[in-house]
Amino acid sequence: MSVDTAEPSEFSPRQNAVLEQALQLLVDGGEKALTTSGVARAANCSKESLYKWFGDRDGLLSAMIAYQASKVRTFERNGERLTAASLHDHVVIFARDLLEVLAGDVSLALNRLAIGQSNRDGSKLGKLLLERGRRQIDRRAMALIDAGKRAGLLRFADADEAYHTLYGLVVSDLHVRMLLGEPGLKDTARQAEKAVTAFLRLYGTDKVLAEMPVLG
Amino acid sequence: MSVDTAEPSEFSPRQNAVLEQALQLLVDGGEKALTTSGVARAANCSKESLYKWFGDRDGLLSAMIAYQASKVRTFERNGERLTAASLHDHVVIFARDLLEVLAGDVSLALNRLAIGQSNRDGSKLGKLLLERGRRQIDRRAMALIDAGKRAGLLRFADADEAYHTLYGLVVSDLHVRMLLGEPGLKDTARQAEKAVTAFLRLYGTDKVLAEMPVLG
DNA sequence: CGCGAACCGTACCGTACGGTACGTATATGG
DNA sequence: CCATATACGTACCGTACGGTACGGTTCGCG
Repeated sequence: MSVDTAEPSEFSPRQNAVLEQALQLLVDGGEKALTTSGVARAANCSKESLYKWFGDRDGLLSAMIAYQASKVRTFERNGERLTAASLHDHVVIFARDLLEVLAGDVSLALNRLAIGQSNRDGSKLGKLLLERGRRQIDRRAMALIDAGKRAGLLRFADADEAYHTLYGLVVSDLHVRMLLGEPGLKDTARQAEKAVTAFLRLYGTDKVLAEMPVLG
Repeated sequence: MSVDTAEPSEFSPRQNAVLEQALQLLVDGGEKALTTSGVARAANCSKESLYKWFGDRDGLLSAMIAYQASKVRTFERNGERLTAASLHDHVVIFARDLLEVLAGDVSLALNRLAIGQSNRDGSKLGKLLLERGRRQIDRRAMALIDAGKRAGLLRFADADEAYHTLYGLVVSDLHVRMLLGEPGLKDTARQAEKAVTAFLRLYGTDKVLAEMPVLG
């Protein structure tokens, strides 16, 4: 189980403000622009404070990831009675949110940063990003999928596998393409709709399939 | 003197050997290890030659991508009469090959490199990687999908969309996870099989569906 | 043989980064 | 009013990188 779960105000307000400036700097200029001097200048703090608070540069990067993850909160919609139509809508909303998160400036910048550091020996940034950043959205999706199954609308043996399929259908290679800097990938709405249709065709029970168009 | 489109023996054998050493260096130590001095030392050449051949560091990186792409050759299997079983097998082989390529040391290292440089202004590396590295595998997949349609085994309106779906089903988030350095993602065979089953369930005609197990 | 081109090895330069040290200012508490 | 802690700004240090210059060596060719 996760030992690192305690995340109530991991940093002081002042430190959060500094991390915010650091993120802004990273988004604007990439990793090359994220120098300790630059962060100190942008945040009006001293380098000495940076090293006192975060240890070293890697500590600063980890803190940035933790801080950004702490800002993301996904609200669980519970207790609602699911129908075929509402399940479809909820999954579409999830798909759109997922693509929107992945396409966000800060998300892309942090993923690029972690990927760039990932062949460095034991950088832990990638692990941190996956654990902190993905946990929320994974939980939300799994809850939705489980609810669909309990409502007799979805049918699968392995929920993880079903979620993996949904993720692949929704994201495909869009994430990597965005990470590589390919422009003009903002038509996410249609992509999400198509993906959800395919997902429901694969995992929906007759109750769901009956309400879907016969052919794509 | 060649503009960057003509790719018959883009570099001399000596230059190819240097690029090979540079790739090895990148795979072993990441971008940080890929210094001009390091490449010169590993390849037993002079820095002056590096700058004469490739212009500057970015030119060297671009040349590495072009060189690696020139090594990948996908042989097209043509003229074969497709059946439901052989289509399934061919798609499975494609899926496995795709995952194997994406999981390759050099592929991961180059993708990490290009992604790390992609928020730098106009780095072109990402574009280059997508155009050079993906074109071959895209063509192979599209040919296979088209052949399946012509044989009355697949049914779709938009071949690009069908391919995108296949790609997403096969790769899901595996590529990004590998790029982030997550270990133990080598169980590609089962993943490929499941993905192809889902793909054929979505796009297969009755001829194909008749030969598939009733439920997953 | 002689000549020029290509190339290797090394030394060199300017710059910029990560990290440390120091002097000063502000605030809090007795 | 003083003492202590915290933090700001700046200056500083060692290192390492990208890029250039130069002398020596090999190789192809007339």
